[in-house]
Amino acid sequence: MDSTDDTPPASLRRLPSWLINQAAVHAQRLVNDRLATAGARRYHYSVLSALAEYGAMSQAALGRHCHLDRSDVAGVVAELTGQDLIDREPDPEDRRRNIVTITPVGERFLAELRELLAGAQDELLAPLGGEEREQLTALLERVVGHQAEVRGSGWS
Amino acid sequence: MDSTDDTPPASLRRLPSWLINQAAVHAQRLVNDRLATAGARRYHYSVLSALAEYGAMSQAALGRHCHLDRSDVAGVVAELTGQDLIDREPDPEDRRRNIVTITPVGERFLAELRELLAGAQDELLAPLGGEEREQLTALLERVVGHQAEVRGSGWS
DNA sequence: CATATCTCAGAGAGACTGAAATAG
DNA sequence: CCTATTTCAGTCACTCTGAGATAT
Repeated sequence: MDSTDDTPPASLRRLPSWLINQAAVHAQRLVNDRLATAGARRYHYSVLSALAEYGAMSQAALGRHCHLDRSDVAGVVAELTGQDLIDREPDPEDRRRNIVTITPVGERFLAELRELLAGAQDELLAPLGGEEREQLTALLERVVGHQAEVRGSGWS
Repeated sequence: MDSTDDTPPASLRRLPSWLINQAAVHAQRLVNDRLATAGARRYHYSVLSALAEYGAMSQAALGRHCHLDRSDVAGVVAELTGQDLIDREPDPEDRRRNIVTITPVGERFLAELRELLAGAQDELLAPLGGEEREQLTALLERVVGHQAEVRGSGWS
């Protein structure tokens, strides 16, 4: 009895939300495993890359750009500050805010994370060719962009 | 200052694993909100639809088909049994096993869940046309199928 | 003795909520 | 007075691990 048939029923195999979720499970495992080798998690990469790309900003702005909750940003910023990967200073022009800046060490760390992530993408998308990866990315970009628009303030 | 620009940085916006994850966040919210109106969760749908499609099977087989952990199957099966949506009986031929069967009530409940899910897919994929939805589904099916093959016993 | 199944207890990260303190 | 930001405490579903009991 080779009862190791794990074919999902068509009701799941053809259900977009199920497929997206399964893909996310695998994606997160691959990404987390690699980031863990550098002592990082996904939120850390999000925050560092937003700072590198847009420059200094408040925690609230970070949350909006990365689709992170205010309270999770506070935690990640505290962790990254403790490793000197970012700086956090009160905004002189609006003292409610913390202005967060990436440090040179943070930039180098980010470059390291980028390489780890590139490997994960490649393993995740192994069965797809270059053009198919582009297609998938473009389709998901539209889905995510639409949802962000519908609930919250719209990414273009 | 309309500081409500929440455009994600390109390092996220073009990262497949991030897009997949964001899509999953939205997908789960839409699906969970709808399933909750029927008092169900995603695992409940997975188990019921596998039983409807393949007929009675053990909990271990359910887990393999639905990509659910053995211990989560135990919990869901207990919940569904309590609502008379499934039956659970010891297997006379292998007394380690529970043979799980969907009841007529379960079948009707499943039909209800299917309609709720169809609405969620439609809302999730709103920006895509019919052919694009097919493309996305096909691409994800290959990604998920490949990952299942690589780790675990392969769905063809 | 090794393997498979079921069950429970719990860990761990991720997404999110509520409330308080502070500032505009 | 109302809104925005930061922070903390805590919730919740989901994924997964370990261990024990039972059976093959």
